[in-house]
Amino acid sequence: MDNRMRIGELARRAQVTIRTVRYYESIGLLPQGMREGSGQHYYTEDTLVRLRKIDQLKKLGLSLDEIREVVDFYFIDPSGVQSKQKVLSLLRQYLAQTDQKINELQQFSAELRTHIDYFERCFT
Amino acid sequence: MDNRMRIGELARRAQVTIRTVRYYESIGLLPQGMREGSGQHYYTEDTLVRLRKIDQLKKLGLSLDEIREVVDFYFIDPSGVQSKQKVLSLLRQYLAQTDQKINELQQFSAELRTHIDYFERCFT
DNA sequence: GATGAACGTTACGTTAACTTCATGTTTGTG
DNA sequence: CACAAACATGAAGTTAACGTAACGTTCATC
Repeated sequence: MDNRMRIGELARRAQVTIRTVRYYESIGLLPQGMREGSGQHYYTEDTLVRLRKIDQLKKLGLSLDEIREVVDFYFIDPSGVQSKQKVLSLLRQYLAQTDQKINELQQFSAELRTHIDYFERCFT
Repeated sequence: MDNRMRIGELARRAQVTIRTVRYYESIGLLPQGMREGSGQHYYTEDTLVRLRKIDQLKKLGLSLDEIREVVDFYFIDPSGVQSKQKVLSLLRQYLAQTDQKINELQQFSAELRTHIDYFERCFT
């Protein structure tokens, strides 16, 4: 596989802008691409996977700060972590929040259905 | 019931700041409280209910613009609306978006559970 | 070896949803 | 009536998450 990907290809394949990639690098959410002499950065498939994951989490409504807290769990090896209890409690916290939000959204969905029914009934 | 509520009480009972109430009034999301002579605004329970609904929808991730589009449906009579087809398609669009988001969140929830399982298994 | 597309860096601009500040008016309680 | 708490209004500041502009460098291909 070709592991010499520049920022343009990385951005295009992840469906984000170049500016976004650089912004994520600047805040440490994405690792800097290796610079090979000339000044240009080169990226790997791993970075692409991570970038896509970040984008996915963002669409769920997580802020970049929140994403920073959880995205590593997709890529790190748990056996190397010292404070597993802390990580676990963080994960459980996010799980509770997520499930709570699912419930609220389901209620909103039901309300929308009610409104739709009301309006549909007006056509009879 | 006492229907002479001023902005402080309204804000406090809806768990938002006074500034937020005024901001919502300024962008037309909340009706202006009636001014009784002196310049101060007085609000009703209806406004409080509306304000709470706005806050609830905001927590679901809707923007104030989006809230403006749907919040009226909680309080108006459908039979009085002229462009019912338009409203219906709008509501169906929000329903689809919401259900989509529920699905994605459920997937995220499952992923979180997987990670938690991983970490828990490390303690054995 | 020229030349256009892609890249790098710095800095200012933008939008949403407010907050903070400044300053003046109204209310209500002792 | 004094006086603090609550209210009104306007303008400027804030944060997140980038977008846009300006300007110089590098890559690749003809």
